[in-house]
Amino acid sequence: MADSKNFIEQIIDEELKEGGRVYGKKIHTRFPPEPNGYLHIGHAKALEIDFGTAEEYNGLCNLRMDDTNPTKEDEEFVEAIKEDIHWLGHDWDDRFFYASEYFEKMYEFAIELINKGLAYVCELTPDQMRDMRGDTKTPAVSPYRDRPIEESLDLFKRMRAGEFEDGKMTLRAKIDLASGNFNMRDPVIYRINHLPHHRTGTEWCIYPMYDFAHPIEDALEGITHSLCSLEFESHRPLYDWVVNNISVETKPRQIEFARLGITHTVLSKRKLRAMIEAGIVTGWDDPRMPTLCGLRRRGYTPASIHNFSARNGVAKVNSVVDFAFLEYCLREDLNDHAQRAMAVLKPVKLIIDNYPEGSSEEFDVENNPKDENAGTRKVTFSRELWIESEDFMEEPAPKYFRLFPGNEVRLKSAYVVKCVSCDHDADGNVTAVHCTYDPESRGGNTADGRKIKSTIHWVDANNCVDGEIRLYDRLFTTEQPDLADCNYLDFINPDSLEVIKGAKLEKFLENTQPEDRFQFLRTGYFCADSKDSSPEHLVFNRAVSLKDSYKPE
RNA sequence: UGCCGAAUUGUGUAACGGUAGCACACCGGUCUCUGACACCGUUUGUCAAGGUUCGAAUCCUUGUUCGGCAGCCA
Repeated sequence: MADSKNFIEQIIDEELKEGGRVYGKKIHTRFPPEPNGYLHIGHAKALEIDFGTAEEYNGLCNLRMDDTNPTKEDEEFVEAIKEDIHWLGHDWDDRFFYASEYFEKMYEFAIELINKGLAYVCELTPDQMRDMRGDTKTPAVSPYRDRPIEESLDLFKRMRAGEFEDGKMTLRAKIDLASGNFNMRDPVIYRINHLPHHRTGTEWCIYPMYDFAHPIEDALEGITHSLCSLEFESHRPLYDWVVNNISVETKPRQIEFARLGITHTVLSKRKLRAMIEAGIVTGWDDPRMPTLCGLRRRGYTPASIHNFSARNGVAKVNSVVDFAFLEYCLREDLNDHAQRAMAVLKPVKLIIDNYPEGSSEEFDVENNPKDENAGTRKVTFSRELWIESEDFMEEPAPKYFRLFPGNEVRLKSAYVVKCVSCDHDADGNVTAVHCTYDPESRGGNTADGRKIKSTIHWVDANNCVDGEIRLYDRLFTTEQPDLADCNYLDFINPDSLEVIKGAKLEKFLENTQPEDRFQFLRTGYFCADSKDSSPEHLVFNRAVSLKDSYKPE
């Protein structure tokens, strides 16, 4: 009851019972990305299901590049994909494969099918084939269907030998031209493509189609459960047809699950690429991107993504999960583990009128109240500090209980101060806030026990470092920019990035390393940018803000 | 309209013939040296109509709605 099984696990449980299909066997899955783009948060769900299910049953999961189409794939994505998966904490030991490793075997299986009278070489052009596909009431047609086996054999060998140009002919499975399932209307299983492949070079000029290749890849690797997304559901009969008609020892089972959608973003590679090309984002790893490398650069942790994926559940209805849930999972993880620091994003000077000029002192500040072992650090304090401009209002709004003339607040871990006045420039902007401090409140507690409603963060103006802060917002202004009847580019959020140059940071942050994560008190969780941050020029990305229940007016 | 699949609160899911539960979001409150975290609470749901049954989200029938397939993509 604690954690109920999803429908895939229920199926596996059944099959594992005595007499079941995989009784006594080790559960074996695979994650088969096509190396033509970067992994995104949607893949994290597939990773969770493929690797996670294997782990749960103490089984194995292979990583396999599904590289059967040389026009789309490239080696450049392979390493990035491996890195992202490792980053998430999954591993495949020595079971890393390319579908292209099986090209020779696939070819032999194709010959087997021809010999069994279950495949034939068809000379229809792509246009002709489409025209002869038929419709819901009319069966498809191929004039080459009853070609003698010997002839198909000869032609198929010559296809491989490179005698024919692209598109000239195909190898088709002989199944059912009248099937209501169009995937079964004698699907093409080999096409000619005179293009070098990123792995096999010019060795081949014919390439197997997914529907033929995938079940073979699974069968050859001893995969017991081939878990894939819903759009392959109507391909399952073909998957089964292939494994049942070729000579393989194990017959894997395909089970489909719903893809993950997420609000306020798009996940199609095409659309993500278009946003890069349009300059809306800076690249695949732009911190606003839903790619794994983008989320990583933004400050997301593997644990947060893992929890998100695991808690979304597995079903057969396509779902769109609220982005807020992903954010929740990040806060949850970082709240427990992130080092705290004080950083003033939009500074205004606070001058303590009754604090001795030129003097200074140190306070101990907790590194993480959620972690007893995190210890404390020293923070210096002097007459002039930086505070958040939002933490002062000359004329306070209702229910505002931070700094305003006459009000007391606590400076985190330091003193209680009382606001007395503020300075303005010629335009009326506040240039400095004046206050007095209560010397008896050293450390933050009042001597007379009076309650201080608000505690604000601060930075010593005489001992701090400057930094650049990048604040991010949703990429799209609407929950589902992906909906069919609209153009997603119309909903780009023009304010998805705000750059703050002159933030004032606690001194120790100057030693920050790329990808270090912090909670900046009261403003959110931040991550040192992996590309742009250096000790000379600190750059922090806000991964997610803290929740804020203060609502003006 | 051929074939396949799916419908449980705003969102995502659980309940497998026996009290419709959980998480996020929302709203309200308690607590607080982070208006965070934590804790407590309110509101909101079984697509529809029939049927079987002592009892139906669950089984049956019909209907409705939504998604997928009809690339020499995966």
